Amino acid sequence: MALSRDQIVAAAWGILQSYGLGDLSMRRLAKDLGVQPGALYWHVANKQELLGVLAQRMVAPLSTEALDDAAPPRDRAAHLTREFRSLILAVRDGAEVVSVAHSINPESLSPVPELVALSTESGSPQGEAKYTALTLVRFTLGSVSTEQTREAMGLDTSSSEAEFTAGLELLLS
Amino acid sequence: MALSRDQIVAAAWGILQSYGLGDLSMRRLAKDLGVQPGALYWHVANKQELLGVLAQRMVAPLSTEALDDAAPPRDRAAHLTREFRSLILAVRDGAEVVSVAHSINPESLSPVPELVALSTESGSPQGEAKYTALTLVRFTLGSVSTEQTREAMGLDTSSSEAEFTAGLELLLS
DNA sequence: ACCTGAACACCGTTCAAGT
DNA sequence: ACCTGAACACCGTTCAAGT
Repeated sequence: MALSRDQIVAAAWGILQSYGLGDLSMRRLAKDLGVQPGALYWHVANKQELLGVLAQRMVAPLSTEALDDAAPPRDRAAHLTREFRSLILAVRDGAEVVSVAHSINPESLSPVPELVALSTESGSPQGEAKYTALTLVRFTLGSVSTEQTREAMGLDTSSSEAEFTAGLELLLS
Repeated sequence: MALSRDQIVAAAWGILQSYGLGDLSMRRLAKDLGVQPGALYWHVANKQELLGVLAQRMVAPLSTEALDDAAPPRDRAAHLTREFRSLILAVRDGAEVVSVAHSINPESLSPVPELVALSTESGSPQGEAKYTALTLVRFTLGSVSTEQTREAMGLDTSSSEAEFTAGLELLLS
């Protein structure tokens, strides 16, 4: 049967998970799918578009996350940010991939809209809520980027979680 | 005369400044210096080492920055972080280059040690000072990364400065 | 000591031509 | 409509051999 966009995305996801961004080339992807490299470009505009889809897939679980909870908004914001960290941390080079997607679409990529809603709910004025959300996301991306870079180099990452927790506390106090 | 390490670093710096990380290849570097690509590897272990040197050069002005000032520590920390942002913002893809260097050496790359000193001076306990410094640096790297990614794509960056200032305020309040 | 020549094992993307 | 074949213009790194 014919190659499909979904098939390409699934194969790309698999390579990213198992081998990282360095191994996710269009040529490697084509080889895994048993087609010529050029065939991919019938279904996908370019590599960047493909990475954008992978980024969206990574944060997808967040949009349905605990938005109708009973806990205080501050705690729900903390929880959502922790969940965001977990999701990108679970994928090799996840921070790098999501970072580009966030840069292209800062306001609409999860968990920014959800965090804006929570900050507004807890009494922040319009503008401040947006800034708080962006700061939380950019700090988290910076933290995970460091952690995954160190992981890939075989360096110690035992203090990463404590550093993240401290930063989160600082930002939500 | 013979090729030198300094000559290589200077040429690499020039390419990074003018054309960005995408154009900074070992082959392009060799062509600009009028040598074969392999010649570079007599003076430099690999590309990563070279990028590390460039990162250090970017933040070098910070180590002598306003450490004996009369202003309150909080203001000096804010000023130092702003200066850090300016330095990496001034170099194409500066955030990406410095991010790796920070990940390899989080505690010793400027402005982390200076920020730790300032936080301690203003009354923070040992551990907290380190966390504050790391959070400031990682947020800044995340912010500039977004800004430079958008710049490279021709997207609007007019809100970047306000977003950075708001985050800084949030972290140092 | 320092560099060339040449290779190895790769990249992303395009596009005429085939089916 | 969808894919192949083949090319274009590149990568980082190694290493025998030359000077």
